[in-house]
Amino acid sequence: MSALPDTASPLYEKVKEYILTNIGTGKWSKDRKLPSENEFVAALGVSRMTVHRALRELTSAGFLIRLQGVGTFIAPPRPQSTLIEINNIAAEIVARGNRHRSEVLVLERITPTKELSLSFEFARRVSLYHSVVVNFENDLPVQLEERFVNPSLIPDYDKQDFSKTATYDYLMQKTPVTEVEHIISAVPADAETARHLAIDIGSCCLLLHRRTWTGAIVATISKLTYVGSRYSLGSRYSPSLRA
Amino acid sequence: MSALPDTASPLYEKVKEYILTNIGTGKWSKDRKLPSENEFVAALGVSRMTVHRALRELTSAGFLIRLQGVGTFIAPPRPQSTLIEINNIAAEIVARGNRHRSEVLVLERITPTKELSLSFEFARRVSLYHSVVVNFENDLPVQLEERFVNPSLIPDYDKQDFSKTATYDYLMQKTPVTEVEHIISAVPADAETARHLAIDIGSCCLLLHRRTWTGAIVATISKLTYVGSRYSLGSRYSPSLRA
DNA sequence: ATGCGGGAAAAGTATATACATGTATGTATA
DNA sequence: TATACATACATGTATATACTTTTCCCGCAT
Repeated sequence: MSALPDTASPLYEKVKEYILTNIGTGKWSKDRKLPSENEFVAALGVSRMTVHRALRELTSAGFLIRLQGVGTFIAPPRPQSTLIEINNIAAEIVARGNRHRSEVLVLERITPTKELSLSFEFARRVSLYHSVVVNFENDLPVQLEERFVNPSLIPDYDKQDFSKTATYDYLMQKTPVTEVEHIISAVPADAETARHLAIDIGSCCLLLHRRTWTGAIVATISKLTYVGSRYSLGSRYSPSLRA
Repeated sequence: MSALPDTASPLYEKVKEYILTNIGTGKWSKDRKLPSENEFVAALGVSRMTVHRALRELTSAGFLIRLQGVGTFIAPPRPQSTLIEINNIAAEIVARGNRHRSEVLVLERITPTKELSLSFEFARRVSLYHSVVVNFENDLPVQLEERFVNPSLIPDYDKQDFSKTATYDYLMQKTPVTEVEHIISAVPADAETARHLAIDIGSCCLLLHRRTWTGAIVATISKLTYVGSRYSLGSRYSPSLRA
């Protein structure tokens, strides 16, 4: 008798589906209040806790907004942002069925410049790991990757053979990333970059700056330069998948 | 007496914090089983439902993996991807405290080329809306935005005054986006682009291709060209915020 | 040794109940 | 009229309990 779908899923999932359907068909107008938890209980014949769970999950998925003491409302269409995904370049190349190879140009411990030390949010000048690696797709250089690493978080960074393990894989494995900052821009290649990537000086490159944090500590700062004519960043994703 | 933090947050949040802390400090080795729900109940003095909620939320946030009948495990470090956010350019410019202005160059209904029709996954050739807009930051052109819009989803696209309402805002408001595809690359400016953006032919530009879907239907296809020297895409975000 | 069966253990779901907390509203009082 | 208080109602949290579903493992019989 209840209006719930009769799929073979848990009750709270049916309630979620029921609510989403009624939002989608416009049965509940976008600016008025949804039924209260107790009204759902009466209408659907399930317990309040089950309704509550359904509503809570739809809220955390961004479909609803709930105000304690007031009621439940339909969330405004979508956040004004969309996302693109940045993948591990080695994995991407292999996924395309091509050969990946990398060449380590530099792997050393350095004393940072004042500016770099600032980017790491260091009070004192602490020494850092510094690596420069070129990534090849079918023996064609596609990316130059310069990275500075906080040795307090990744103490044995320089012990790795990065021509075998991808630096990205290694870092992701060693320390959990709690925050990421990205800046993407397009720049002409300077002399050194052009030499490493075997392109003309001034050709368009995609420049990706990345900082990662572990807790409150800056873990890595990277500068990834992609050859514009040979590489692009791509992704496809569903905004509402964050259930 | 319990080992839970004494912050002023709900119990299940304290349990989550407690678990995350113990994962972070390596108290629980990465490949062994975490305590069972009942063991948590005994150790922390809270009910099983509370423990269950904490564990469930940490699981949906990607920190844990749970197997019915087996146990709870620490999830492998992170998915091999990080995200960058692409915001509405008008909002971004205003957020920086600068003036935003846009100029509509083209707003028409066209019959698409065969290739474009294919990108829309159309069987027959259906006419499309086509718009070209230049966005200015403090009277300096920073982005050229060419867009094709499916009229079956947004029938009155051409009735808008896009020098007032941002196209992106308008689209987001009209139709829910269920899927997005992005491709970012770096290209030299061609003659026409250079003219519209007031830059030299061949200067570096950031090129962003975007397709959006509403359900199974392609809603929009956009080509956004940013002046490399004047604009970059940036974001900062917490991978674990998807709770 | 192999395979089968049953029990123990683990997570998953559902409910009833109680209390906590925040919000709006109406009524009585100054 | 305006303020204060009481009340009703909404969501939020916490617990006890019961049952389900899945997996693992051990012991027994073949």
